[in-house]
Amino acid sequence: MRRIFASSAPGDQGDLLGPAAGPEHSERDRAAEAPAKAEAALPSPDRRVAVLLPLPLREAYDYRVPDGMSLAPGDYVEVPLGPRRIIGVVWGPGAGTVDSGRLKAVVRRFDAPAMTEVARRFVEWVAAYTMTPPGFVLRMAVSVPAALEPPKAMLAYLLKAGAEPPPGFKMTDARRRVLALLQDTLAGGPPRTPAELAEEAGCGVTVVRGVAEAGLLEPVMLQPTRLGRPDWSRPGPSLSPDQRAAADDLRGRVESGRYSTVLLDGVTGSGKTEVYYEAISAALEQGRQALVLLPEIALSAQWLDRFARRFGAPPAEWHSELTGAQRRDTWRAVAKGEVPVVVGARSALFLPYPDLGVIIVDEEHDSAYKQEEGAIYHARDMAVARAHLGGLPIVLVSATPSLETKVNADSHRYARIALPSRHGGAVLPDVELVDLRRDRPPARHWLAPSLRKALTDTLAEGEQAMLFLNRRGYAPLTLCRACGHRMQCPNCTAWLVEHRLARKLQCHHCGLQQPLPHACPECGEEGTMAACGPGVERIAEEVAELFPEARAAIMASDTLFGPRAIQEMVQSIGRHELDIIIGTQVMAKGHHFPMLTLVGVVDADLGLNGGDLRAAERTYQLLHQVAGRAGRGERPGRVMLQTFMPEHPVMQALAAGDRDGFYQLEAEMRLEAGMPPFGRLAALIVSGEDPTLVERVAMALGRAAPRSETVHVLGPAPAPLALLRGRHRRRLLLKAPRSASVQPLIAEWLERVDIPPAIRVQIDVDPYSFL
DNA sequence: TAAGGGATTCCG
DNA sequence: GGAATCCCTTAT
Repeated sequence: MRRIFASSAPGDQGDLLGPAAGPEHSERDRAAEAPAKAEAALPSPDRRVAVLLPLPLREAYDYRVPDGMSLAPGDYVEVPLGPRRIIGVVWGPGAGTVDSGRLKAVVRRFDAPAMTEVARRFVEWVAAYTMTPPGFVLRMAVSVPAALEPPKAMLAYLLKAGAEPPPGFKMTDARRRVLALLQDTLAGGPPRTPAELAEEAGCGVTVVRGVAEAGLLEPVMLQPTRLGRPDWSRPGPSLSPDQRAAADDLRGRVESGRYSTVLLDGVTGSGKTEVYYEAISAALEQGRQALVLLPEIALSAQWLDRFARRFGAPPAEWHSELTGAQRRDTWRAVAKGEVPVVVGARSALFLPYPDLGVIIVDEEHDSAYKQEEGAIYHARDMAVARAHLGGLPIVLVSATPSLETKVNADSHRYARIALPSRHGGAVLPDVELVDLRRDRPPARHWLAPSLRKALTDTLAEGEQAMLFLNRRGYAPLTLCRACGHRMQCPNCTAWLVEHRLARKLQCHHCGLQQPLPHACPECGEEGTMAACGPGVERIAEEVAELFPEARAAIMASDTLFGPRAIQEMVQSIGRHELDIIIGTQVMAKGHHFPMLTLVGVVDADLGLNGGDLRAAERTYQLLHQVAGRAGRGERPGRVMLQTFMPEHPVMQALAAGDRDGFYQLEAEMRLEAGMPPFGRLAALIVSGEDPTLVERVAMALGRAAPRSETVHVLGPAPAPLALLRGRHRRRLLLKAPRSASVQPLIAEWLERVDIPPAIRVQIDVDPYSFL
């Protein structure tokens, strides 16, 4: 029933970063450092250990250690739980709260490097900070149980010396080729796997099998090995004086082997990546590992190629697209210390690094770092905590830092390294505002005359243009012209989005799909359903109408499947096989197109509505990044933002190129309102299928809320998506001073309210999005 | 009265 | 998280 596990609440996000307030550790944790001795002292029948299981349990469970087994904290073990067996991690000496008679014995210890103490403390720290059960956090760290089993040896073949084909063996061409390929193995050449042989010989694996069954080959079992290690002695590219100074600073931090957080602050094209490569290189020279976090979507082939060019070998990747086998191999290789560099999405934080030497968080402002489901955490903040626990430097990289990070850098809690200019002399694009109130597109069209003219000019110059609209599909809303009925998702508070190419209406929140209705489901009139507003598909339609000769394509997450498709599209743009690209956020990230000189933002106001705390900040960051796509080559770029509010500070700052002015204004407004990063927020999301029960529990929480001079609770209010995947949601928002520790407050608060099992209360410490 | 199934409990 | 059990409903 209780969902609270905040045994040791850490300091607040800002303060954990200073040396003063590291995360606290429980007594048990400290005891865990030397449990082997403690256990040895215990009489043999009572040898027990606490094993943390990757389940949302309240605490670690005790198990008996069988005779002859020796266990230390961090060991991965298999234990019985009820009727099944699961994998857990030895967390310390047994707590002794359960009778010896009820204890079950540990089944076995896995022959894998133990989870390090830092990793265990990190699990506890994240659990306490986010108020999730430690086991739930552990689940992220043991996400690949199969990796603990010893790797399967691979079958490979050598040529068997002196073997004669048996009677009846037909020596076909394919068989001859296989045997010829293996000739070198008689002289010490490497054994080849069936798949490799088939590939090289241009035949099927059945041919190889046939030759092997004839007794002509000598089977050997190969242990899979890692190939390619970065050659960090290879010199990097020549750096500008600014870059050199920045790189030397980072190198010094890595070599010091102490915790520090640095903001690496520089505009698009200033060469930030080359600079942080030097930090990676320094960690590798010390024989330690490096972790680079990227927003999932930015983990592109382009990034990986660039890394491989610099270091001579690709890094290990960690993201949601990996197959089970890749996941298993990577996890295992990381645990064994065979992987010097990991590049991954937020979950890469929980890989079993034996000795991490530096963490880089690229695009640190990106909201994709906020995990919104399961354990709710912000990977950037957790990465800082990880660096602090492990005593290593962390580099936060951005052209448009989050306000949190900016303020921390301004107050010298973080160090700052600024890279002022565009490396290689490329010029920043010129940003113009298109006032849609005056410069109006024709009815049912979305490109203003001035933008149309710019497109025409760009195409005439033989250059490329990009139109950005962060909205997938054809139209965000479909309504009936006869009765006004709007097509809404039955499970979510959201309109159904028309996808004309797929001939479907889709809910972007729960994935519901239905065919486009011919008649209005409300009034039954036929042919009255009308598309309202634009999505990228509709902009593509307008482009086709205006420039029938131009080669145009849509680039959105649902039109490109997987990194490969994105890579192909990116290459195709690079080869100038396209003139106009119409894209959503997927194309805003990191790609570099030398011939792209015009960027048109169809609806710059899109993110500003909805009363989100970070709406202005996020819009600024996104549009800044989009603008950075223009003119990165020799040619100057031009950016046009279509807006109904050109006077808005975000638009003014973008047009004037006044980044710091925008941050200052935004910071003043937050300070005034006591909002993050100057105050702290935590959200309780109450959800359930029964709206009246949800409301009742939310009201009860509201009545029991902690209130004081400095702590306020707002709500309950309908959560921004009041209905999501069939669950009704209400939200309470706790607002406290920056110095307050909100976890104990929330823990006590929830103790006072009885929460029925049909209701879920999610805690979001430092909520990011309000949607 | 047994079979279903939804909620609840417990796992060491 | 998931299996087992508890308890209520309903069909026979």
